[in-house]
Amino acid sequence: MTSERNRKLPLSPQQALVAAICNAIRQIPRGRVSTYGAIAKAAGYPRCARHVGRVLKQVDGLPWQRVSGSGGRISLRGEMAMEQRFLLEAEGVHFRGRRVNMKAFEHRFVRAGGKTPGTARKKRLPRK
DNA sequence: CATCTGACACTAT
DNA sequence: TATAGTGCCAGAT
Repeated sequence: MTSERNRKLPLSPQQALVAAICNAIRQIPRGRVSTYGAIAKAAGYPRCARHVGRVLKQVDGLPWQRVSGSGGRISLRGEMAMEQRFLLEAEGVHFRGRRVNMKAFEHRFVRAGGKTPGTARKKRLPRK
C-alpha cells in the first residue's frame, strides 16, 4: 500500500460511512443474507439503512444481492427483484414466498471483542 | 438555498 | 398479514 497516501487520510465523515457500510457488506459470506438495518447498525450507523441502499448502487463490487429489506423482504422493484432472487437461490438461499427464509440465512455480524454471545445485548432506543 | 425523492425501518391500525 | 404514517440522511433538481 502506498504509505504516502496513508499519511493523513482526509476521509470525510460521509466517506467513512460509505467505507464502513462497504466493509460490513463484504463481511457477508456466500449463501448468507443480511438486511439494510443490520448492515447499517454493524457499520456503526443505526437508522441509516437508506444509505446502505445508496452505497450498494453507487459502489460497485459489492454483493448487493445478499442485501435485502427487513424480514427478508425484497425492496427492489421490477426485474431487479427477480435478479436478486435468482442470484440468491443460486447461492443456496431459500425463499419463502416473497421473502427470504431469514430464519436460516440471516447473517450475524460479529463485533470485535464480542465474547459471551448472549451477554452482548443490543440496546433498543425507546421512542415515545 | 429550498424541496423532493429514495435499493429502508419501525410502530400503529 | 397487509397497509399507512413517521423518522432519518444524503443526493438530485
